[in-house]
Amino acid sequence: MKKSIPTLKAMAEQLGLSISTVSRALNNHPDISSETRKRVQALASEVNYIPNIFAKGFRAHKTNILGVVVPNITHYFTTTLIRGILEEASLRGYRVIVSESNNDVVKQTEMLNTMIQFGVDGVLMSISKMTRDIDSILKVMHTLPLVLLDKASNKIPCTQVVINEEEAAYNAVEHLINIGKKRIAIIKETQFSYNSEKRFAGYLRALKDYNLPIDEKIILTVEDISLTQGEQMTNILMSLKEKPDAIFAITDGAAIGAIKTLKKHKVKIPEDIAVVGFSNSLNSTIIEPQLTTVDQPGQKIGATAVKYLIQEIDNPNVELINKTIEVRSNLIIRDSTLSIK
Amino acid sequence: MKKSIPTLKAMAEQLGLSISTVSRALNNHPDISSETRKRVQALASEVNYIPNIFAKGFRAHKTNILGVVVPNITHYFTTTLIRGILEEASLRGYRVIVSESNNDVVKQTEMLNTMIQFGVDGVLMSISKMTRDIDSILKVMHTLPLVLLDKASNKIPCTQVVINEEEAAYNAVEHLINIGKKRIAIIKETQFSYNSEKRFAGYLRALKDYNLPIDEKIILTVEDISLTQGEQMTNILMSLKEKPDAIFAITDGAAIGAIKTLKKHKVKIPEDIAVVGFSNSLNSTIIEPQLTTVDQPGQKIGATAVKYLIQEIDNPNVELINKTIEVRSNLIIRDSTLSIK
DNA sequence: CTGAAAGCGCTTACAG
DNA sequence: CTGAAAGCGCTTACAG
Repeated sequence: MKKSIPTLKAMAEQLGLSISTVSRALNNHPDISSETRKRVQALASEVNYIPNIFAKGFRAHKTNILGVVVPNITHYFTTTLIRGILEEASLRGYRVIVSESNNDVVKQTEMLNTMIQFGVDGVLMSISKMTRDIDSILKVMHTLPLVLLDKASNKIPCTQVVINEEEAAYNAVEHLINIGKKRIAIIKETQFSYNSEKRFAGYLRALKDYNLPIDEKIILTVEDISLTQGEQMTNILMSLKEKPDAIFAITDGAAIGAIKTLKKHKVKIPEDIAVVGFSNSLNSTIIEPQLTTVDQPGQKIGATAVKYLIQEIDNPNVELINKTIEVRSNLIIRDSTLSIK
Repeated sequence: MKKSIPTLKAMAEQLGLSISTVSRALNNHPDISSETRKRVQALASEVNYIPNIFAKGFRAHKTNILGVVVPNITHYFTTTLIRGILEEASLRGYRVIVSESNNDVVKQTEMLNTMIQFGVDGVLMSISKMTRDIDSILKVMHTLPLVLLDKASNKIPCTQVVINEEEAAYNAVEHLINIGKKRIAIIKETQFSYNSEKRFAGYLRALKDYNLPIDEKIILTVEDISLTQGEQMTNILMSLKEKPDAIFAITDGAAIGAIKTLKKHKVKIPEDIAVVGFSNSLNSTIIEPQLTTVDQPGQKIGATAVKYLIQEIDNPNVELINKTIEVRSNLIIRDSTLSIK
């Protein structure tokens, strides 16, 4: 029931030409007479000839496919990364195989291996939280160009495209200080989360620069940050004798959990306690008050990562430079920090 | 700098065997002596041999890759579809190429063509809104197995995996009637949106079954439904002499826009006007009051679609049955319709 | 039990 | 200007 897909051979027979000539005619090789070229191209469009890119790539050891591994595809920010990747890849004639690691290190390695098996030309990866064992990733790098994006790692010597995490967090905390906050809590993750560590560093630097004390009691660390964790941590903060006057949650989810809990406690936001999140997720404008947060240009990060990856694919013998490219993010100020007088 | 990838030929030379023997040994062919088999397999795992799936697939006219085309990858529901697709595909040894049509019919056709060019074994698609020209899709069907999911079309003769749109909408409206609502507005899209039409049909059937009048003035149709459109349509509803006592928005976004607008008008939700959405998006529990909505099992739909697609791939000559498979969805009742006494 | 050879669809250096 | 041939990595019917 399926029609047979047209091939060079079939067209060559039909036209009484050799396969080579047909191939050259379609690729606009200068040797071919314009008459032959026209005949071939006419037939090609008539039968809707589409070159088999694998036969092509198989010869050239190239599939024009990029592999993408992300921890969780349902996160809005991740989808913006992917959109950027798809667009840029498409412009450059690449397709994209996507897979999820579910923040599972074993699965992450598995995914990398199938990527190799499927012959991708390079891999883009946001690494899973809790990736302590770098070996499997290093192995991939010996076989294939690899670029990390968003969730990166200082320990892996490859090109990384990230946002200015530390600076963005610094700016967020500085904003809280500027609106008069002096006791700023943070809800963060453990040291195995790249993003969390960077944001925490920005938080610490801002407090130091403005001579604010660092108080362990309002530095809350959770294993796997979420809205629920934001609620729980905020309850802990509300039970303190010395309550904070601001909360910097390193994800929007946790920040929204914080806002929900503060509202239950009848705390005025931002007058009593201001809240800042991170990501500019869709939810951040649904919650009331709307959330001040850091907008991360996911699409740009994705597109940039593709550019660097293809550069490495096209120049396999150039010694790698392994830059870390920081894409700028912006603080979006909304009602959760800005009291409208 | 990149290591050469091990091949059968390289291993054959190293072991002093023929390529055929090495191939058979790795595939556990019964002819091979267990000693040879062991030697080969030992070397294979030592050099970390990974078969080139394209050389393999190229021979068998099979790439073990599925193509996915969705209108918009950033929609949460779409990511759950994709997650289901990725999981099921992975279990069955397939990889997935993803692409976005951005609800652009031309781009959708382009994507389908590159899918063919990249030699996918089959395609899963959520069709773009406003797809009036079916020809390009029918063409694909002659070349490749195609299964539609979620956003389908009665006009395309292929297997379709959808939710029970009509019934779900009926149940949602029935729920509004059960809590005492009698003048139920609907915010929907034009007739070129498959989902909208089905949901509208369910709305009409419920009103008829319960002998409620159908009033064109509270049936609002927009081109491209969104939160903003939900706000605008709700403003229109609030300007009517005879206001509705409930709003059924065919997406959560529009429902949330409705709630935001109703709150501005100081309307009590659900006492004065109840609101129901559709999708159970993440936002639906962030908005206050929390939104009653229809939960769509995206992951299951995705996984189911993969099963049917692979079935077609494996049985190319069986005459297609072109079933429409309906996956059940559930109404999730929350504060926007249920007054807690 | 093992090997030589053909072939999947394409490109390209080599002839003519 | 055109064609015959090799080769990309693999599997498999055919020999032996």
